[in-house]
Amino acid sequence: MRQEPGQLSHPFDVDLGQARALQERLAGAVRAAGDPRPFRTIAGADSSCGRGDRDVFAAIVVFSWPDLAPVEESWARVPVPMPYVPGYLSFREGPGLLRAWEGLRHHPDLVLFDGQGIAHPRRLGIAAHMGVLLEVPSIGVAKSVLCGTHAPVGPRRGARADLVHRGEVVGCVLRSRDGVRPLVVSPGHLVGLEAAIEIVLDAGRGFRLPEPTRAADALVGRARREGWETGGRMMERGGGPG
DNA sequence: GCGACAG
DNA sequence: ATCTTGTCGC
Repeated sequence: MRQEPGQLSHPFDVDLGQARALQERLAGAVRAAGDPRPFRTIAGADSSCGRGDRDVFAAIVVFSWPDLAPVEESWARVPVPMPYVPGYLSFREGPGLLRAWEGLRHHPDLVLFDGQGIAHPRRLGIAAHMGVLLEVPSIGVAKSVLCGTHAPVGPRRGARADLVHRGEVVGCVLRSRDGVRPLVVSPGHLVGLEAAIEIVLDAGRGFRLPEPTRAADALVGRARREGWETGGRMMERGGGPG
């Protein structure tokens, strides 16, 4: 986590003790309530890094809403800040995501992050952290639980169970498609749990993960495999011939 | 002290 | 997350 010469200083460049203190402080700024709808664009954000890799790749893909047509995508390649430590994911993935965010021509109205929102030991998972930092409504969409417990979830799409941690409902475990393993959805910044759940379900197109998340995952994977440098592009305008 | 533990 | 072949199912 030591800052390298020439590397831009950012609020993630701290040791674990400072990181924890920062989380406890920033958690107080999170507003896990409200409904951003109606909004015009929604984005998926993800990052990728192989074991032993020197760089971590991040990507953000913006879609129009509610038609989910791709609008713009941005990716970044930055040095790995620190190893993965449960509870401190944003300090590993944040720098790259911040860089990708800065590369966007137009910032989205809402972002889906791959990880927890407030369903975190200190209520500051990556979605909540980035939401506050970027001042954008955000939702955490994780593939597994970090903390908290829940009742069994029904087998059909839409079935859900509250995720409870230390007596607080911090999110929910949501079956996004029939039969698939449930997603863990929790509010990030400026979005309440109910709105978060409805948005995640509406952002799906037949797969377990929401489309923006799948697109970001696909992009970051390609960027890493092909060794792309930081960049971005606008997508084709809708309409086409006719 | 022991087990759990987003990506 | 990543490493990995085949394989079961729609």
